[in-house]
Amino acid sequence: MPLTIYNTLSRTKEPFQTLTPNQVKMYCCGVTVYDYCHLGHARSYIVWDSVRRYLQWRGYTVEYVQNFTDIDDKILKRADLEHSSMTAVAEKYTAAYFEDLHRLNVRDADSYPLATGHIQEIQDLVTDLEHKGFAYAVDGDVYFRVRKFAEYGKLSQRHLDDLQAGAGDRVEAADPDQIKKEYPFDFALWKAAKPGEPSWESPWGNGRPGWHIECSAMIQKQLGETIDIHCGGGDLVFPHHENEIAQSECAHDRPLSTYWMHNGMVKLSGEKMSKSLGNFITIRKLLDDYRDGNDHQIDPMTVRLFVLTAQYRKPMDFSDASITAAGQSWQTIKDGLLFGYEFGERLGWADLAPIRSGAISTTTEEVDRFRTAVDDDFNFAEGLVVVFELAKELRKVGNIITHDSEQTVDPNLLRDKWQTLIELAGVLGLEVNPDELKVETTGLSDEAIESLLTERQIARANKDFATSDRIRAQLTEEKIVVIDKAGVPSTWYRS
RNA sequence: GGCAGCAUGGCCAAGUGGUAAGGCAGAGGUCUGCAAAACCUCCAUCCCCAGUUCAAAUCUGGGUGCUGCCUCCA
Repeated sequence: MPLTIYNTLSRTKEPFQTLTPNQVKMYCCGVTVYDYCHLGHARSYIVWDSVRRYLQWRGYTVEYVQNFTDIDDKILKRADLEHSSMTAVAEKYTAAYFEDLHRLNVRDADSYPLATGHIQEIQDLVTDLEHKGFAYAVDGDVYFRVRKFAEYGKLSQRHLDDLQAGAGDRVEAADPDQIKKEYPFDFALWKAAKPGEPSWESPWGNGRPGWHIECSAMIQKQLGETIDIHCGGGDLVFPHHENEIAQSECAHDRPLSTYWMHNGMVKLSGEKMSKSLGNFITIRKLLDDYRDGNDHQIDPMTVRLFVLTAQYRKPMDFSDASITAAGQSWQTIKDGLLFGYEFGERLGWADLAPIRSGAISTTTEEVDRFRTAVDDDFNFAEGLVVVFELAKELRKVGNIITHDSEQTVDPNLLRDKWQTLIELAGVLGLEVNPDELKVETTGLSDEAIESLLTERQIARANKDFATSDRIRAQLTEEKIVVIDKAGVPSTWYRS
């Protein structure tokens, strides 16, 4: 079974075929840098990062490009608010983007083009469209002539007639630019400069690019006239992606992208999380300040897991309960991932370094199941089943070793399973730092602990359980786990 | 109002015609002074109605509810 991808264009899953064998050109719509990223952004970029990782794992060479929109009304507004400049605001939030997304283990794109870095390409494209009759200039603005493109609406499956009917009163709203247009749904390719705003010289006078045109220009420059996958949030289908198609396909007379992929929205209390609604949780707030149902901080990997348990196209709800559950699930996977680092030596493994793909001998069954699952339109949730199975198996053995020191599974098999787990989780960007095993030193020395345990042992012998329980509680407070065993002295370890 | 999509146990969620994966949480048991671990057992007929079929959560039709887009938006 080949890899299949749900294509928004056809609204069906299609077998994945690249333009050039084994090579994928992928473009993802990035953020407008005027504020911190929230969970919705996190979902989007975690999903596309995982798609990219998976394609690479499947043997494709992926060229992944993601833009930053660094010229826009909202940035200007923000600059005003922060008594700053457009450039400074854009740079500040671009830096914040990288900080936040790196924490979530989202890998960098191969390039991050900026709108302001492609003014010439944008103007060339607009000029081209103008020559071909798809664009017209009015008072320094340039608009795209939507009715000239017969396929307009093919991505979002809506027709201009419907739009017109649906828009109703809104279109007649007092937008001064509206009256300049030949047709209400024509959209701006280039906007005449307003006083005090950044602008560039152009054939139509001083001005700046419209929003949609930058992506068309940057894709052409960075990846070519036709790419394999264009992805982004589902809220971009209309009008943004629809307009990109119109611009690029009218200019080049060939498809902009073979596949269009869109991720579902993150909801909060049943409503889309968005800046305009004000109901968003930023990534940094979630990671730094939020406490889950168990009063724990949110591990960045928990966020990743949370996102990947949902089918990427479906809307998903963020709630205290769901992020708490994800945190507990992550603990299971984490235990599995740490297994080798913690017990490998005791099991006599020659080498603790994880072996990468190709070297796995006895566990191909798991790898096959994982691949079959994820090949179906990136069904990560289904793939996670295999990850959980492996993790739980290893955790179990780890617990047996910790508690009884008598485990009977073949160490080499365990090693293979562990490496399979590391590989498959890694495909999803779920990784653990072996340093996490280094316990923070508690206030108690080993000697102090032993002494308390002796005291407790005496109390237990005297059936003074109140005292023994108090000592257990005290040790638990210091993150010491005590295990009682029949006939032999109790053991302990730092959790 | 128009367009698109979704509806599975307490929560998340898989399943795309053959008799309900997995995770989290929970219950009972063995063991245990307590705790931990291990092991065993239990926990849904898939929004409603009608239809197609030997067989439907899965297909068709009609309802109901929810969401997104139609304005900046991942």
